[in-house]
Amino acid sequence: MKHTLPTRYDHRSVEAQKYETWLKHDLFRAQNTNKPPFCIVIPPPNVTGKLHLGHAWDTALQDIIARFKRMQGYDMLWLAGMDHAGIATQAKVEARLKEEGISKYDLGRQGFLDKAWEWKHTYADFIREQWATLGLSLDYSRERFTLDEGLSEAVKKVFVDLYNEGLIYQGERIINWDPQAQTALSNIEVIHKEVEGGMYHFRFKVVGSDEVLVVATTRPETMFGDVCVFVHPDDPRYTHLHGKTVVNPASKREMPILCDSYIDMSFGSGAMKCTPAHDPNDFNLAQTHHLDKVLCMNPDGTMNELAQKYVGLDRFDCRQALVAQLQEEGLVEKIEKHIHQVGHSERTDVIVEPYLSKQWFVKMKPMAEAVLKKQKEQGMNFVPERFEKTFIQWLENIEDWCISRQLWWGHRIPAYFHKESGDILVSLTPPQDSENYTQDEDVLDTWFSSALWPFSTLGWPDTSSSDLQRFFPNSVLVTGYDIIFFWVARMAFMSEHFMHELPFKDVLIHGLVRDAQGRKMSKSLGNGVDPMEVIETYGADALRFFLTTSSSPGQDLRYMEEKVEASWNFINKLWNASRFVLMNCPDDFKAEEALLSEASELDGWLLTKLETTIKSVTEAMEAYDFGLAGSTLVNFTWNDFCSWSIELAKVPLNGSDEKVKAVTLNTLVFTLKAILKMLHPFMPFVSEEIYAHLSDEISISVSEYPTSFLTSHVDVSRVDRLTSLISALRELRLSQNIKKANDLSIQLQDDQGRPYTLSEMEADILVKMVNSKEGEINPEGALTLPILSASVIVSMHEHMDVSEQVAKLEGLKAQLEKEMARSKAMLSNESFLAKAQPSKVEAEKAKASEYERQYETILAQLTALLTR
RNA sequence: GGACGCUUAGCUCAGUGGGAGAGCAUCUGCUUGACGUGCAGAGGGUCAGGGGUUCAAAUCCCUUAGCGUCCACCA
Repeated sequence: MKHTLPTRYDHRSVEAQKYETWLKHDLFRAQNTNKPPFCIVIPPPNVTGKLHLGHAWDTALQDIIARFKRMQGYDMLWLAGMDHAGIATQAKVEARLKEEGISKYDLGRQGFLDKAWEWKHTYADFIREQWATLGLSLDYSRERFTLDEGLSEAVKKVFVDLYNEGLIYQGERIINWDPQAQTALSNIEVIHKEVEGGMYHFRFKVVGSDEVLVVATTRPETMFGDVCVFVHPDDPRYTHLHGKTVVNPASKREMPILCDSYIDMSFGSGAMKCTPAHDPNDFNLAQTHHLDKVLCMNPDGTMNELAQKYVGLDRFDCRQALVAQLQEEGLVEKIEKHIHQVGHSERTDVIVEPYLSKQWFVKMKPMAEAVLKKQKEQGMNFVPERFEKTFIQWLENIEDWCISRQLWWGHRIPAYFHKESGDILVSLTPPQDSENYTQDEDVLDTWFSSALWPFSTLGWPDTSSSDLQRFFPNSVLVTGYDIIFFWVARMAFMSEHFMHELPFKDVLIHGLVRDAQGRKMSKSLGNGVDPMEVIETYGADALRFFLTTSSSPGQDLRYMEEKVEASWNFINKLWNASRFVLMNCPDDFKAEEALLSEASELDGWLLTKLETTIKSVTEAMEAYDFGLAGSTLVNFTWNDFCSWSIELAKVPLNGSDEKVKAVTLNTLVFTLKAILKMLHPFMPFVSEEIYAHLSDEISISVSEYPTSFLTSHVDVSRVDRLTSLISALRELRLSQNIKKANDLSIQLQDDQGRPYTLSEMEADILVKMVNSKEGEINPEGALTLPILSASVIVSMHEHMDVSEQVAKLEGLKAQLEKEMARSKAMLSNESFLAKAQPSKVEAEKAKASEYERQYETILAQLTALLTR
């Protein structure tokens, strides 16, 4: 199997064609075999555009889990899918139409939907291409779309069932209205931003007296919708005004002064104007006091006829004009700067108008309570744990969910109104006498269908679906903390309600990708990074490795190109190590596990480290701690495997003993294969490429994940001593400026001061790596240095710079003194000896004696040098 | 107003009860037959401040400060 790789890792050629091959061999399809099931459903990306770095991160994490579990022997289902993304997609399609000078009304509902589907197909293809470029092991045979036929049936059934159970209702309420998109929004689609506005204090003349009542507001234009002024019943300032009326300075209409203990006497003037149709609190007051609720705006955010001469004017233009008018009329007491939180639409970013409107709602309290109860009993395991709190607190304070949207792109609400009686019929199918009914024009919030994703994608409402039985609850959900409310919580209550189980065993939460300065990536800042461009430069493997190993769970991640480059460098290192191993494999070489039993000390040393690495990597992978798994793998590969074992192995590999050669090579190949397998979930392409040279298996992705293999303890102390010796001699050469050409003569003593002799192999290694060998010591210039559980005596000839060496030893001495002091303090502490774990005490004693030994050596050497 | 996170080497971040770590950057030496995208070394930190618990605290608790995020209807 003699192969040579190109000297430089070329991600482009390595990553080409592999994905197609994987798909051709159908490696990613869950098979429903007797293997244990493991299931992840992808958080469906919106069909609005290209995937960004956040998607790359989220999906790379899932792919790591999927590939890991597949290799561990699970029947892995990673279900592909996409979201129709109601408002977002409709806005994009509308914007494109606008460029062509077409309005959606020109096309009509069906014509517009045709355009939207065209859009969907284009972007779905685009997304699939990007998934392929990222190397994601998705099961496309089960790919779903939130608006496909099956999922639409699920949505309808959920709506009808919840309606019949009284958990969905239609109501006239203050909702968040987006005047640009002209649709209602749910509470969490409103982004509160700090805005500097004004607190306007207006004079309301009291009728029948020359008194004025000062009332403050932040939204003067809503005065056209005012119906009264409220004061606190116990407010002594206003007792004499009870029952009187005031003149609304905007509309000039008379309104009563009413009392309610809701009013905060200490806020502002203690008098509050009431606009029931434009403020939720005012609406509640109006309910209890049976007041009219009048809208003073149109759905597009312009003023209606109630605003009199301002009719048709935009709400904010009206505000400005009205304030100017009232200033002229002397009705403005004062205007203060006021910083407050103002709601903006998540999608259009316009200021949301609290607006009285008839909408559909989901009654949340009972469903949320059921989830909270279940979460307490047998909850989903949040990783990191703290996000469970976020989840719980939101559910504990939940309000009813406004689910109707005044859009066309989405699931149309299955409610039919009788044309004459107005009776409502909610049904899976249109009524028989459909000519007498009109269907509700609105569609459902896009999150309504996403909320069903963990079971609707598996075949629900067909409860006999084998996928549903096998893969629900899903094993793990991977998503960002930003959509815990939007999505995780909603999936939880829908699953609990319809499946009687919470949807996931584990919920892995990650952070957000930020730019190198720590800012959120956004279109307006123009600091977004296109994952496809990164892949072009560094390859998908390097990007994936960077994304998945550069942060700890739940923390945000800064995108830093240097780090992607570092990942690339690591892959190049792996590539070249593999190249070395392959170059040494003879044509007929076949790795044999049996040879491991004949492993040399050098082999045993590496295999012991490999064993430990397999254990800790597996543990980290199972805990979803990919940063730890990654750094463990880099350490082992770069330091233990490349820097030590390969360098050490060059001696036996260049030797004449064919048997030793074969065993050494076997160890290297065995280790390399294990490394590749452990790296495969992170870097599927390059691991596949290299593995193909080492194995006849169809793909590394269907190979077995490495497990514990050492059957007996291996004594690694000689190799540890050897590496310590090599390091000490390297350092000596550098600090003493001794060229490699000048050989060094050494002698060794063990930690008892007895002579210690190197084996033939060790001696050869020492010559090759540091040009040193055991031999006569020049008593005039001998230097004794401590190494790990031994000492080396070096014959120094004329090369030694005494003052340099003294300084070096003084430094070492100081360090050891510090450690010895610490150690001594601990060991002479009765409490420590009595209370600390016995193993800690033993470890400390061992350290103390090694320190002491090294200290003695240094002290003796220093004395010798100084008296020379 | 609540809740959460962060503060560790010049930069970006790990670590989380018993010897301060990595990558990048810096400095020194090296064309060693896998790799100069590399190799071998080195320097660099009162682990934000204060208090407490403990035999022992960068690590646990309290507190202060700074930065950040989320939630929240005060006109």
